[in-house]
Amino acid sequence: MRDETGVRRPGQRRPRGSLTREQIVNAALRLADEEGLEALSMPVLARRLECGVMTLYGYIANKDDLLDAIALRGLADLRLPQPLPSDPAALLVAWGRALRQTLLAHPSLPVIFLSRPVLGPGIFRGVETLLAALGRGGQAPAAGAHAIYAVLIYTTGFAAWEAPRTRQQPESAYAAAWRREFASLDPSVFPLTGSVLEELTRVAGEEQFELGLAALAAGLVAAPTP
Amino acid sequence: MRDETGVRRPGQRRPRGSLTREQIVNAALRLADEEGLEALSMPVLARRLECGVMTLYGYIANKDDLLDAIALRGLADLRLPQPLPSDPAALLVAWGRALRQTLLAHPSLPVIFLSRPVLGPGIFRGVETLLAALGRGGQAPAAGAHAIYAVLIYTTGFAAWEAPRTRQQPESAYAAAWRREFASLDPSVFPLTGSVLEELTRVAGEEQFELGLAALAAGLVAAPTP
DNA sequence: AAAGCTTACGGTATGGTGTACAGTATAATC
DNA sequence: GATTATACTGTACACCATACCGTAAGCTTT
Repeated sequence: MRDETGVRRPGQRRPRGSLTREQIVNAALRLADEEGLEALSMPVLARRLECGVMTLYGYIANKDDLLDAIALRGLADLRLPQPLPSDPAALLVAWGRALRQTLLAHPSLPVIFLSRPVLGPGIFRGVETLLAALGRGGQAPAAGAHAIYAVLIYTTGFAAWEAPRTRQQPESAYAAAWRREFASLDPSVFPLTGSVLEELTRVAGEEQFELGLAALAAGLVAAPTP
Repeated sequence: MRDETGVRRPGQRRPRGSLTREQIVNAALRLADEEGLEALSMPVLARRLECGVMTLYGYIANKDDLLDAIALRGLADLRLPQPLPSDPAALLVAWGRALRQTLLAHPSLPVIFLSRPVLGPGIFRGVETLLAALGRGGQAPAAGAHAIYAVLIYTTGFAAWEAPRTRQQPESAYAAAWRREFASLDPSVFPLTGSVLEELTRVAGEEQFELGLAALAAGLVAAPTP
């Protein structure tokens, strides 16, 4: 299967049936997590799995299908907190937190979620559970649906901002960019910005997330849908 | 410059100096708006501008540079409402609305903003103006910075969800996906989801945006930064 | 054990992409 | 008119997604 250099030799075949769609999706997600979404290509993935490129197409329809599968697979790691808080606002906050954790664990997920509609049975189960819990807390289903969406969008957007572009980078890409760009400007023209530069670079972090999430959840529960 | 079929003939050169970086960026933004971000490629862009592909590289460093320039160019269309509301919450809402309008006018912008750090003098000017206005309304600069970021993230995330994937599609890609996926499931297992399916498909719209935005702005103004 | 069959595996080819490099023609200067 | 600088661009290369088709592995049938 491998020669002494560690790369697969052409002519050496994988045994039949030794590959599954699940393996492929897992490897693709791991590759995207480790090397970034732009590094996920069919040739690289095939090399990791020690198979020919076209073998992959026996299990996935095309790259779009693979991206959808990655998104659903990543979301499968999401666990709703148990027991679910009965207070609707607390429930929304708990769900947002759990979602953010999952998205940060797979840094390429947010941008996938924000650039294509990702739906599957798992998503429906999650929505149904949340709607039921919100209903027990007194929320009408329609208001619950809107609240779920708002928290979903806020959290996914936040995670996209937070996820570092390159691996092994302690601070977010935005933090570095703020510092770099501001250094090239005349500070006296932007006194206020300069005075909060530290806040701006630290902005994609837990406290900032919690702040907005709490505000959003409280406001959503207070205002019923028209 | 063109032959009778409308395509540029090789050998026919553009006059010197008849191309500017601004033209290129504008054409690229228009191309992305009309055909989608995935259709924006250097060869296609060159064909639109009736120049050779490599000519573009005299004005832009690489495709990343072009994407950054597109993002900044698109944001330049953003106009803060005049006069600025003095109430901080109202100001945040007004700004979020203006930002959403600009993002929807250029459907490829949200995903660019969410996948790379985009900063430039225009951004700094906007932040400085907002911080000053929030300060006049009684907000501390640090709290203002956090509030600006929260609204920015919520609005950009929302716009990304809203922007249709394909042109000439009246309803969002998510709306169609919700309907399609739900049709393939057993409705009795998801009674609540089924009862709010209409809300879920209509969720990426103006009322939903306003709802979350108002909740967020109110919560942000009420809770000062720790 | 041999033969035959199904089909998973994967090599090759095609048309796309981003961009380095080198050539060429044009406008300005001498 | 000759020279020169440089804006424009053709070619080349590495890489990508994927259609098509050959090949062989493992099963079934004898």
